[in-house]
Amino acid sequence: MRSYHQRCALAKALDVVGDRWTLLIIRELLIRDACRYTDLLNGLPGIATNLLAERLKELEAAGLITREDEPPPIATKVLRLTSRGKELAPAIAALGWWGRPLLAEDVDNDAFRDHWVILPLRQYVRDRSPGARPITLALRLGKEHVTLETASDGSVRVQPGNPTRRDALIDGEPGTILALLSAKVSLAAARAKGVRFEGDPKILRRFGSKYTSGVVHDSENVHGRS
Amino acid sequence: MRSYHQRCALAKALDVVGDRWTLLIIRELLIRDACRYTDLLNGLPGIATNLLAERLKELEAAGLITREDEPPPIATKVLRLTSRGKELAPAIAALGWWGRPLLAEDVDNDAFRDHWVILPLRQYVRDRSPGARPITLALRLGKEHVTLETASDGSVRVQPGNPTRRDALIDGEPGTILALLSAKVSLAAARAKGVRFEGDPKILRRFGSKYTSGVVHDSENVHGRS
DNA sequence: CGGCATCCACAGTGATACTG
DNA sequence: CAGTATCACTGTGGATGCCG
Repeated sequence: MRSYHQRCALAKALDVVGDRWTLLIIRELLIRDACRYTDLLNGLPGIATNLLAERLKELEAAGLITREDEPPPIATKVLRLTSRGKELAPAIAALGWWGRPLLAEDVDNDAFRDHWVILPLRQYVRDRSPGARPITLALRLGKEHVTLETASDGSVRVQPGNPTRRDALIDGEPGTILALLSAKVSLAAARAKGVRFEGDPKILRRFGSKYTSGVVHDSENVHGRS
Repeated sequence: MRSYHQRCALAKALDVVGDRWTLLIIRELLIRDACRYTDLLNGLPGIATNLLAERLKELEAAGLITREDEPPPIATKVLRLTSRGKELAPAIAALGWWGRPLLAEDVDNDAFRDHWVILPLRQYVRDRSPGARPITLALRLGKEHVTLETASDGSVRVQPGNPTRRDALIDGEPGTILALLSAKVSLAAARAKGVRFEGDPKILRRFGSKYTSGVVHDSENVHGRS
């Protein structure tokens, strides 16, 4: 991208990440941490492959990503965000938060990838009993496996992949799982929308949204075991 | 801009504000609140006038800005952010914060407008004695006049324009004033860099950065009256 | 297959000139 | 003052080709 040539922090940031596709590439890398070129192509429906190659070069030159050969088991180069790249997380979170009301538009024509839900999960879901025993939750969204772990400070780690040990399993559509874990919807309602739940439903009481009171679990838990 | 057609809040946000120049236009409107077309042209060095016209149409259609005729004294149409548009402030702040380390680059070739400093002022400067008597500070940056008012909650209102009543006046270069008000630099050091200060230097103790301890005022205040 | 490079039609951009 | 018109140029998206 051409520089704006303005002595302004916002303009300087946009000089680096203001190009088309750039922030979406960062989004993918924030979700996955380690990525192959093809993973990015899959996660960015609509991007032209030459454009992805070009952007990756620019991002590497700007110090936001690294591409490294991995030890023998892995044949391909792996792309990662540098710490400087990861520092974009708050900005991406803020933009995504602003964009939430727009999600209703164009629902049917839009492409969707199950792992995209990891970003809002990280952002909204909190542990409502930080002191209690740590919990590991396995999510299954289509073919995507996601691990959710409570930390001691009330935050919740959300990463792609399957956990070795789990306290419960939720299987269903991304939107419904997000609603369930941010306590916008009861387990009964989620089940009505096709969610499968394995484990003790009480575990769900641990989770709520950072932004709403989220009392649905408690009042409707009686229906949970149906 | 072409839509990304992805069911993702970030992609949806970028569908609206991801175009070149768009976020910088929002920046200008966040700083000034009410703007004429020409004010924007002046505040966005490098933009082509047809591009600005086109972006403004898009932003109006997206519900981020309004353009209205004003009552008789004002002959021209005035552009304002809608509440939805103002909600971009946190995202712009986050991006600007990320971009700060890049400000060192290209210092001499970059265009600069004095009022741009209002955004970082709003973001970093805080009132360290929220309980104390409210303070109004007048800033003069080149030809730009800025008013700074402490609120009761420790925040500081920063707006363009000259206050009717003021407790003190600071006149100097934007960067130096920003450093002074975020307590990165003592009054003596600021004066050495050409800052003119009228009023009781003790007032400066009220101000510090949200992100650093900022103890410069206290330890060096003895030199302030030189 | 993963990771690009090349080519091309076209949409977006920037500089300037012009208009009500 | 607030744009529109024009036009050369650059960036983008899609297809396809190449190479280990």
